[in-house]
Amino acid sequence: MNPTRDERVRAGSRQRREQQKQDVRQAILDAAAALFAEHGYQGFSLRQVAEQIGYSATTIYHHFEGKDDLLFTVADEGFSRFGTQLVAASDGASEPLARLKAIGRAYVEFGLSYPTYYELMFIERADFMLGYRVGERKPRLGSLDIVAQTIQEGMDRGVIRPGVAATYANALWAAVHGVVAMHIALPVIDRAQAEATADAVLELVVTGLKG
Amino acid sequence: MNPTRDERVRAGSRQRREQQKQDVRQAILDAAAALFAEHGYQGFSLRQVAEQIGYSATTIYHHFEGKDDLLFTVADEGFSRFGTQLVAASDGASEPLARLKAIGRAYVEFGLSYPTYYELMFIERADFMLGYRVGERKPRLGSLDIVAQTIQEGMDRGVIRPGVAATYANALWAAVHGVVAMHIALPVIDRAQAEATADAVLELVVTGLKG
DNA sequence: TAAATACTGTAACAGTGTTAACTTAGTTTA
DNA sequence: TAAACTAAGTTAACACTGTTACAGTATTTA
Repeated sequence: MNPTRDERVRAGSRQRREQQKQDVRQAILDAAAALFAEHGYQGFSLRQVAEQIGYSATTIYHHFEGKDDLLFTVADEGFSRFGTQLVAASDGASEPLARLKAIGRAYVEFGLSYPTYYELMFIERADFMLGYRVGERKPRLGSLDIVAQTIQEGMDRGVIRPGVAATYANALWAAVHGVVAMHIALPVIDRAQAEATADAVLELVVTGLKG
Repeated sequence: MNPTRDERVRAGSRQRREQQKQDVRQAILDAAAALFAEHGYQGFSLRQVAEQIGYSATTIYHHFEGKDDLLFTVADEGFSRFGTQLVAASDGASEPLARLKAIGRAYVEFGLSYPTYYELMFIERADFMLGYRVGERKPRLGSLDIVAQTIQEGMDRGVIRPGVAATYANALWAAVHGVVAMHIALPVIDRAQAEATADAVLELVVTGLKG
């Protein structure tokens, strides 16, 4: 049975309304990302977001469960970009040690380029890495598994000293995270200095991995 | 001229009042440190401190300039303990590479033992490292200079590869900071795992420093 | 004794996240 | 077509936060 004219009108109307809702949701997200980048985690508030887009604060609660949900959605966008950049860097190098260095550099590059995203994703709300709802446990960091895999591969090939691949992966992660975290927390450590530190720590760790 | 009886009484009274004032100040500090350790940076509030010691919130402002001043004073106590532990570890080893490892271990040990202090001093309010008043610049981390000095010493002796000592020092700092920061931000990474990661990253960096 | 000083409390302001209750518009159903 | 329902928005309010202005009270000083 073909749809009647009434049905078509109603379908179109419903679709239009749904679109409007998505538009508002997207406006909230855009404003949130912009304001977050401007004011950082501490200075971010829902009322500012509402004001920015010309709605009352409570409207946000019709599109998100609350502040955490909104922030998590913003962070998820960051995790997506993050993963893309890391995978691209990984694909650019085939030899294990070179690949580890490339991933490490991409990691730091992301942190220095999007410091507020990094602050949200890995410092203030590192719990978001494990997902929003407490039981979720859907890992948002599959990109970091590449590190452990690459290290294991290097061990199998004999170019990386024997050991626990996961522990070495955590060590590498901690090293690059430390560089970015210090740069974000201490304005004294500017980008050039952070990059020099990153190069040094990557060189040292990778050299150490050789044995 | 000997003090009259009146003068002696007044002097005693003044001293007693001064003592009482210091007592209140100390009570504020103790309560602040305890509540901070319990609730962390985000959940810490002046009104809780006031309630804890049975004073109104405004009283705190007669003993400290505000929340920042109070937090900084708490942090300063942390910096003091931190410096003591690091110096002790440094004195326990004479050979440069062994000393670097000992300092690194002591650094992580401090972070894992006093996570809320660490959170305040190096994560949430890393600006306190440079002092409270903006122009101050009195470095609160002379203990970290030991690292650069030790590395320079190792280079002079030829047991550490040539390079910029300060950059290598920052790299080592970033590595241990990263371990502690991840442990504090991610409850998933428990103490044992953090210690294993710290051992690994120190081993790798120190091996890398050999050349 | 009178004036000055120091410490404390109450009340208030501006801001936060969040919830309840209400309006208004559009959709669905009887 | 009329009634019921749903969705998105509003305003008002609650319980917090850091901070400041002002008043009171006790003690010290002149």
